[in-house]
Amino acid sequence: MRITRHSDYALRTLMYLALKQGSVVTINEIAERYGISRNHLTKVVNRLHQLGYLRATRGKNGGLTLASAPGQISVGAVFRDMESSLAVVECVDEPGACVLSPSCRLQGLFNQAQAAFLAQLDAHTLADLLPPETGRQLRDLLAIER
Amino acid sequence: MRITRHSDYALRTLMYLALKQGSVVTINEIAERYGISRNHLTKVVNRLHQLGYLRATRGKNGGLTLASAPGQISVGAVFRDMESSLAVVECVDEPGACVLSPSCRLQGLFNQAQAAFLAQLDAHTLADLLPPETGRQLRDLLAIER
DNA sequence: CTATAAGATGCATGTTAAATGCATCTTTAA
DNA sequence: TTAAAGATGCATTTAACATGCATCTTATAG
Repeated sequence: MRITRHSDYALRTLMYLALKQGSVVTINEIAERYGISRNHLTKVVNRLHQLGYLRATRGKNGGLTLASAPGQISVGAVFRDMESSLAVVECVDEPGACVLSPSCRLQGLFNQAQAAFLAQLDAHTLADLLPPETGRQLRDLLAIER
Repeated sequence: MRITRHSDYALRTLMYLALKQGSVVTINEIAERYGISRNHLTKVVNRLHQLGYLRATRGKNGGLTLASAPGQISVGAVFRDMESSLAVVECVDEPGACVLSPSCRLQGLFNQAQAAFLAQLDAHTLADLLPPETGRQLRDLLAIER
């Protein structure tokens, strides 16, 4: 039971931007601080841009900024947008994957469980992840001076 | 966001046994009816046996039976036992995977969401998945005569 | 007592999605 | 016009998962 790094990197990127609100941040900076692949992060950022979560400026002195206030960005929304497939089990997506499908209650149960998972994420915004004291600690960990 | 086939096969196997309570069922039969790999299923069955969910008899006329009543078998318990890793994100397992870990609230949120997921599964037993009418339909789909 | 049918087990291989790397293009400002 | 930034497409690697194969063990029928 694992989610992809897309969602993880996406949320961490948005957190980084939120921690540095007011400045423009480059992909290189984020990749370095987190110690992750620049290439992969580029794609995640790109997708976040297309989805409208952040603003990206090309060229010299370019970089990224949050497109909305942290309190307006739902963790659940980001997750749904970034996770490639939301199907917990194969049979939910692919008709014919299991003979039981037409009457299977297990599918329904998995869907219910997933809904409960998403409901928790939906109940929180970026801002909830970054209360003042936590924000200070995270800036220290990321060596962000303000 | 996907779970492994271990859990899926395990639950489907237990459902099959529950639908055929009173008879002994072979791995071959289950694999054929579901159209899945006999080898893989063998390993799943083996694990279910070790965990005490089913009884296995070797040799001629051998086979499998449920070890307890369907109402006693929790879907959540089977899931926890069969899923190889319960960590939703890498950073929950592996210390040092992310610099934020010491103060990260995202981890906590993912743990909460996972708990909500598991709570749904915990609230149901095999018996809930197989009420009488559903049982009849599933037996038809599996070509189980009684 | 032996043939056969069942589960058990370990090792090897295949498969697939995810992650990463590389090269190149586009945009923008100094 | 050059350098710094994001954008994009293709190739490659990786790792988890799934599957296959061979062999062993156990038990029962005859």
